[in-house]
Amino acid sequence: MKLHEARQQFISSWGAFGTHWGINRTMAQIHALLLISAEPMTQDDIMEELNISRGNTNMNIRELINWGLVDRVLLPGERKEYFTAEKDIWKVVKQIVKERKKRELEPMLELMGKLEEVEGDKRDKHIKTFLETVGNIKKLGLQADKTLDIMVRAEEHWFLGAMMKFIK
Amino acid sequence: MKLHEARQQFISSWGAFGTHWGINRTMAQIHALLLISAEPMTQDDIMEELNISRGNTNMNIRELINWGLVDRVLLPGERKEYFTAEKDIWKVVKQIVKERKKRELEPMLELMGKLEEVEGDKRDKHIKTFLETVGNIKKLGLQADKTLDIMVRAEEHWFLGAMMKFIK
DNA sequence: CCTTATTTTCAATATTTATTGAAACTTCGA
DNA sequence: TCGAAGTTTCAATAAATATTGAAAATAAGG
Repeated sequence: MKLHEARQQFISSWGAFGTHWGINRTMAQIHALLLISAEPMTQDDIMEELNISRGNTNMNIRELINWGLVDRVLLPGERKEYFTAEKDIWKVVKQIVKERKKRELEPMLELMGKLEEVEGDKRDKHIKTFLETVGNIKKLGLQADKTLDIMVRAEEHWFLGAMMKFIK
Repeated sequence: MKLHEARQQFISSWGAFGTHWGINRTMAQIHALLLISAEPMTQDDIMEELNISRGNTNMNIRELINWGLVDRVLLPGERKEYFTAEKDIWKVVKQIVKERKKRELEPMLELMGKLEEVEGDKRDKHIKTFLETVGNIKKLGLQADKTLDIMVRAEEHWFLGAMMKFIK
């Protein structure tokens, strides 16, 4: 397979992959493109390579910057902005985990806390089932939250090494 | 907060949560409803409770069954089908992990394997960057695959206990 | 078999989400 | 301060996805 075709496939499948994870196709594709590009790229480079409009490119680059996955780079003597992606995949994963934990897991746990205060007789079957479900979700969620916290702080060699020892 | 309101909030937020995870709102809401219901429910019960059409209900129940999150139950003397959700959240999480691993992680790793065979001079900067990215994704992906495999097989008490000891 | 209750399918439609592109804004050098 | 180069915004539009509901298929009982 030629590099050009391989790059196309990488970008397209990373895009499809993204859509299963609540990330839009374009954002994932821009990320993919930057991941496999040796040099920083401008908005125009990205627009041309992916055949997308200026507005779309701009919005998704900004979103990637918000997620901490892409950085703005200023090249000396150049007026245009250039962009690069963090190439260390472990850092990328940690960054994504960190954001989703904050955006989704934590608000969810907060809600479970509130829902545990439902009023009524705890011996009532309906209340009981409700409280059990909510309680169990909260318990597991807290556990996950702690574990992910450690992961986000960990170095790859330490975390994966320890994990490997731990799991077998 | 009254039970009725708490249930509404649980269902609605579980639905919103689902949409961030590539699961459609209705599917997540049906799952939520069954999670907090003490008794098995029929399609009509679900339709009424969530105000959704028969077709929509049916399709999403079937999808939940495919995911292994909901079971068909036949009550003696009843012609209608009833449905229940697995209430053990640890099992639910394991089931979801198992499915997504199979549907997404494994095909992705297979693709990375193919893309590693790109032809060309490995000293070329573009080839080099491409191969490094693909190689690193594959490495980390394989690691994740193994770890999730263990998790899917583990019992909650064992897994979480070990994890807690490991992380602190 | 035939009737009726129940489940499934799927084309039409509605809703949500993503994309475009032109206009507004910002920045910087002359 | 002005003009050109570059960036951002956002209303309009396109594309993707979810939902409906009625018709077709299936199953169960007599």
